[in-house]
Amino acid sequence: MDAPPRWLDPEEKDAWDSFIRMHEKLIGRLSRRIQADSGLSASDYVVLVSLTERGGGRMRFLDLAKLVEWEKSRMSHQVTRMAKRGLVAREECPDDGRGAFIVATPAGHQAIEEAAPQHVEHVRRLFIDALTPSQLSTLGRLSERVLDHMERQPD
Amino acid sequence: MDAPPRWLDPEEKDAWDSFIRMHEKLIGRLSRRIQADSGLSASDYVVLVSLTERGGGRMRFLDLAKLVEWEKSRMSHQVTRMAKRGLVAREECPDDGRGAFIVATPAGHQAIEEAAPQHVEHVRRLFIDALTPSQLSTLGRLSERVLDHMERQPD
DNA sequence: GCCGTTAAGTTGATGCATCAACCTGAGGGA
DNA sequence: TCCCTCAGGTTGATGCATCAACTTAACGGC
Repeated sequence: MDAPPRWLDPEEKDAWDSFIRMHEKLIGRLSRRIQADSGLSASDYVVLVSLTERGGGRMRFLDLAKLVEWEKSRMSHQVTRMAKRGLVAREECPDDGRGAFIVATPAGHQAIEEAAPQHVEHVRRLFIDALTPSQLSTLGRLSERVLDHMERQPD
Repeated sequence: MDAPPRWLDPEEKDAWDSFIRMHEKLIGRLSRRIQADSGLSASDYVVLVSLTERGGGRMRFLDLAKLVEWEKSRMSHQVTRMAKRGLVAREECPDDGRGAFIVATPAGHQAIEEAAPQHVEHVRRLFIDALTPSQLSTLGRLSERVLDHMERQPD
């Protein structure tokens, strides 16, 4: 125990740093844009997209949470805030007394329909357009690879 | 105006989704580890590393903020919290009455010296080890490319 | 039918991120 | 010297993320 730490060598460190910096900058800019353009936070956006695209506007609470890979507590708080702003509503579930449906309200549908095209445009402009199709697919494959690797790692 | 949105085609969408999912998962796991291992938040870690590695443990407030590319307000809040926990201290600046130095306390030095090797180990285990050296350097280059592209884009 | 266990979801506390407004001291004319 | 502007930094409000503790209803065994 207490083996000497295997520090990153310069190439590794450069790659790691660029990767982190890039992602942070990209996400920062995208979420500020989406907020400024549409008044939705990045989290609002994720919830509304999932709800409308994959659930037709109505989904069981935990299904939604699993779909976006959030903890239930995070989703619960998020839904509370969104409900307060009229973007979604909670509905009782007839066949499970504990359960809840989350439903996108008309205002929610409208918000996401307005926000989505703009968001996609920014993703394209800031990210997709930076790379050739082949570079993009390489990046996608490398990401998959890291994902797979993480699945096999403890915690 | 209102040109039809250029939605992402399936390859683009897959690449984008993998990329986002990967990063989110990676960062989530790393920051939970660092927190559990050392009691430092990811932000604490960034501040302490920058302060000790690049400033010898003492740096002007705004230099620090610029170094890590944070807004001054974010840094100010962060420093306040860290000062409360004894990791850093504020010191007056003799030649600029408005200015402040941020200094890592002994506890701050110790905390980062303990946390850094573990953190690097996790970065290695979860990320670096997932890729061959050549894949890693490809990922680094693609990240640089996206970064450069973003620099040239408005906001 | 009762009971322990597990599933579904909420709640409160705390720390982090962002925005806008603010305060104070430095530097530079007129 | 006075005033204007700007740089350096703080503060308060609000929303988001995470953890732990809690409530309530469903399910399975007996």
